[in-house]
Amino acid sequence: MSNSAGPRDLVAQARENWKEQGWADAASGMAATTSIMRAHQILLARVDAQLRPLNLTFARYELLMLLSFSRDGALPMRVIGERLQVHPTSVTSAVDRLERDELVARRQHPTDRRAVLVVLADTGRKLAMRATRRVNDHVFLDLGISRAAADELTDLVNGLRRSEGDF
Amino acid sequence: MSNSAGPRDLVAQARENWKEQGWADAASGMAATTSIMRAHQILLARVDAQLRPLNLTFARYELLMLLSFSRDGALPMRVIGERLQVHPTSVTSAVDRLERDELVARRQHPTDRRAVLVVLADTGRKLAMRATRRVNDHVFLDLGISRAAADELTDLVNGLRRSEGDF
DNA sequence: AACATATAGTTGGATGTCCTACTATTTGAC
DNA sequence: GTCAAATAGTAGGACATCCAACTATATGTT
Repeated sequence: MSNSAGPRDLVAQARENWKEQGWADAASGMAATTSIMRAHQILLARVDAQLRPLNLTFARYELLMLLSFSRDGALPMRVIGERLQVHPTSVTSAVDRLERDELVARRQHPTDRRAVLVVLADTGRKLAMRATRRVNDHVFLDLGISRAAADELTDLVNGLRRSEGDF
Repeated sequence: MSNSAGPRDLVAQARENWKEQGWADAASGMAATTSIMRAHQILLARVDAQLRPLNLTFARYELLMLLSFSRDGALPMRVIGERLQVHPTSVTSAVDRLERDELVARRQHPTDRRAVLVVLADTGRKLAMRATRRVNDHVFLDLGISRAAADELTDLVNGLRRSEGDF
């Protein structure tokens, strides 16, 4: 029963279904999880739309920014994976494509012959700056919620990250 | 500099970098976006870990649940895409795999010969129930934040979804 | 020194998501 | 009624993510 003035809201709809099935205890967690999935989809689409003209994706943009903020504009693959919290193979994949576009280069690690240093190229640094301007101006500057709300969101996610051992 | 007592928190670190570069205006949006990305990764991993033994993923689980809550246990592809808010080709892909595992079946639409009805099989309905128990018990029941915090999170995301025209 | 164990990356495979065509069918305007 | 335009799905391709397995190199224990 929920189609009178019918919530067009899928999350609210799911929450009602959960309650009706006797899973009310899990409803908040389900709703929050579903909401995060949707939020992810929305924000990723907005960012990627800004990066597409530059032949970048959010994953590769993040990697470029990580390098550009690093002391030497270079980091080992392993460190990149740690910082971005992605699987080593995801780093391999992203670096492959960045290297293909000559935005970064793989170099030998000075002391550990197993390791690979990823070095930011000038073109990569410049592109990262251009990308940042686009993303800042067209996405981050106004998410469609107040800045206070955005900060609250970040705070709430911090709780989740804490439970995952992020810090 | 920011490596004294050094925030191990990547999001906080990024926010500092943003401020140092004179992008303070965009810092909240950047932090919230990055937080959502991480939250998505964490929750998806938790859910998928519970679903993997059942040979399911969150995407396919959602589709099964959508069908199981539908009046006839059957919906056209188009409606599925609308409800789950994913691209038509994503629906094709998910239904392909569910059909491969005989959890759903494709049927002709009674009146529109372009359309395809996806029908939930008994095995699919049973598996969805088992999956729900696992996900409820091991993920949704306790996200690692309070139930109030989860609800706040859902509320804040509602603001974002509103700005995207979700309702 | 020598060998077992751990670490760094890559390769190959499965999935999911989106985009761009392309086919089949239905709708709507004239 | 006819034909253009819209709609429903699918195929093929690019990317991202993870997992499992494998190679190469480093470490540490005896």
